[in-house]
Amino acid sequence: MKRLTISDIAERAGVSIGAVSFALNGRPGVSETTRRRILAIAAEMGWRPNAAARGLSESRAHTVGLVIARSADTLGVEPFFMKFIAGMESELAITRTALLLQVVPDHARSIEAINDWWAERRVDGLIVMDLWAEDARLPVLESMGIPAVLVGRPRPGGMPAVWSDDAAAVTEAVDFLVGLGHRRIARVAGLPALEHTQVRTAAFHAAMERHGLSPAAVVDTDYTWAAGARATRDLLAAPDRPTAITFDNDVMATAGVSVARQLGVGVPQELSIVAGDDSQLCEMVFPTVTALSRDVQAYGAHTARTLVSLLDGGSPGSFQDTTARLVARQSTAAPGSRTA
Amino acid sequence: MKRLTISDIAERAGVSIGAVSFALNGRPGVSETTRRRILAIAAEMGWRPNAAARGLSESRAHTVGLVIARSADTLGVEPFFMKFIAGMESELAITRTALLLQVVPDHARSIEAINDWWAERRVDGLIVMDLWAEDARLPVLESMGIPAVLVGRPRPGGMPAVWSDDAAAVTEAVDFLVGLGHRRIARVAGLPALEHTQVRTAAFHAAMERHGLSPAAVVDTDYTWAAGARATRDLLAAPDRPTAITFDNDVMATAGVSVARQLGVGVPQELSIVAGDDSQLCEMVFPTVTALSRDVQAYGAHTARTLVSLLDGGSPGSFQDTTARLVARQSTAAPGSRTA
DNA sequence: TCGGCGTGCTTATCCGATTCAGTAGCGCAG
DNA sequence: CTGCGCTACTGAATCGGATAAGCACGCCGA
Repeated sequence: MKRLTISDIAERAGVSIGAVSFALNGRPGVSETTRRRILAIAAEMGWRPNAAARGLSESRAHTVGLVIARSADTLGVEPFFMKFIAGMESELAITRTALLLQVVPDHARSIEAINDWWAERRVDGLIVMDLWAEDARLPVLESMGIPAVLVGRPRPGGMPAVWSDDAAAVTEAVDFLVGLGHRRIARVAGLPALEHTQVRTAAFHAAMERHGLSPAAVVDTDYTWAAGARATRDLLAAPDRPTAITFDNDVMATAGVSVARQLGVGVPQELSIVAGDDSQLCEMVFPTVTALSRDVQAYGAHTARTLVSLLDGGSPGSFQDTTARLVARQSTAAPGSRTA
Repeated sequence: MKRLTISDIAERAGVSIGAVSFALNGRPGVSETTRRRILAIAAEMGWRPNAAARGLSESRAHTVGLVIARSADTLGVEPFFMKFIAGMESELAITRTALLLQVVPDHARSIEAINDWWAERRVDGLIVMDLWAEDARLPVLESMGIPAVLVGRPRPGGMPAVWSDDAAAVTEAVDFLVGLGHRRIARVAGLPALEHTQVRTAAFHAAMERHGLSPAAVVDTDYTWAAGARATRDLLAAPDRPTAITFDNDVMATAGVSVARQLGVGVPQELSIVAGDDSQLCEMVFPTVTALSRDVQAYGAHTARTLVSLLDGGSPGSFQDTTARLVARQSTAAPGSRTA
């Protein structure tokens, strides 16, 4: 139970605590032989620096924060977050940086959490996800000078961002569907306040226009299964119903599959479905769902690496992650086709 | 950027830092008027205690840790964890305790993480999930004297546990199916090393025996969708195939639904399906899945509360959470029935 | 009038690391 | 043999709080 401190090691090695600190942190001031002796003793005794003491004298918490602003219900079924977190941690482990997590229902609460963490110096920096087009968190971060990495498009203001080309991915999906022969294509979008929803919607319109088509519909939702189901029902009830629908996440796309089947609309014979996120969920339904797929763990890892480099005093530019690629599965086919 | 410290407040209030500390921590040593003046100044300046300094002098990190030992892939689709975490945080927020999270692939790595956190005094205590029958983490926790709360059955040794009666829940599911007229019932279990898998399997056998039945089969899996699908395929291919299957989580149950449909086996007409966990997933497939449901967020909150009380010097007993209740949906019916 | 006792505050020490200003010892040039 | 410079180390201040010990003051009863 007695805590092992640097002075225990100093005593065992017969030197001062200053010497021990030099040795352990690899800085000049001790001879190579003494350094090795000290390191050996520290390792043997299983010494590890007390994070609080270290943080106090270095003015660094060696911890970063992630605030997720979503309701616990929708979070639960979104496979994205856990993968992203796991990816971040694989990178943070290298620099022995811990991850503080908070799940809150809205942005107001997330600003509170950020304020608390920063005021108490619990974190050195933050990862900001789910960026809104007008995001109330950014002015706060900027005015308080909090180092942060944005998960999303780079913005004026200099905060580094890690992003992938949503527009290109959406375009690929549209091109794919048009290539199959679809002309009436609808889009079931995510939260309209989110920046990447707006980017994707704009790209969707542009891609359709390039093919000389106009969208069958664009529906805003809140990413939930219920919203995806409802949107699908509405779209299929329309007089000139679409032959293909793209959904902004995997949860809603599977909802679409489920609703279509309940209504007796054949997937993919009468309706093709594409999901904007990929996860096991897309392979869990029948027919399996064609999706825009990318390596979410790597995405998380890149984000963490960018933040670490920012905290180390670097000025990392924004990092463009790989663009999602379309993985064709069973839910897409030529309109009116007989093959699954 | 300049940090606001307790001495800034002392200066503004014209008292010593000791007085400020007394006032802020609500302990005797200052008059009520001075206390109020100091509190007002602190609030006005937006002062918050530096977590490192506080942790150093109190020898408490005001942080608890949660190590999840699962692969990122399976974690992603398990809605359970995020809900549990959200529930924990609602409780931790009250005592201003932060949550440190680590996702690792196996127990060996999780012991490493625990060692690191404890040696560096980053956490005051831990939540331990996914208990194995023989769990390598427990002797480590015990020998190092790390305060911990187990999520699972209480064990000899005195660590408080928060649990719910898995045996009763499984029994309810079996009774329900037998009540519908099923006699050939199979069980697709989770990881066999997990304690609650063993408890449930034992309860399953006992409940079947009580009805004078013997299980059609008990299959061990790793909780993944693929394992659930494979188990279902195997069970349906058997000569005397079951008329009902209980699955240990929602992911596998939905896999079962999907496989049955692909094989042309009607659910629930020819096969009834019950999920051992409930989540939106169960309502996302068609037919919707009958499940053993409980309030996972409350479960997380109770766990956090127990840990906080333990850290405050209390000796909380183990807490038995509410037993999961069976929520009947479309995936269950009398064997050979024609109604959905 | 003095001792005794709270009350209300200050001062000093501690937590466990980092870090900087010294300093002892030694080799070597002048 | 003096002094300079270098290496290898020591001692002490510092980070920002918590807290125990100390002290001045006023009030009370004897």
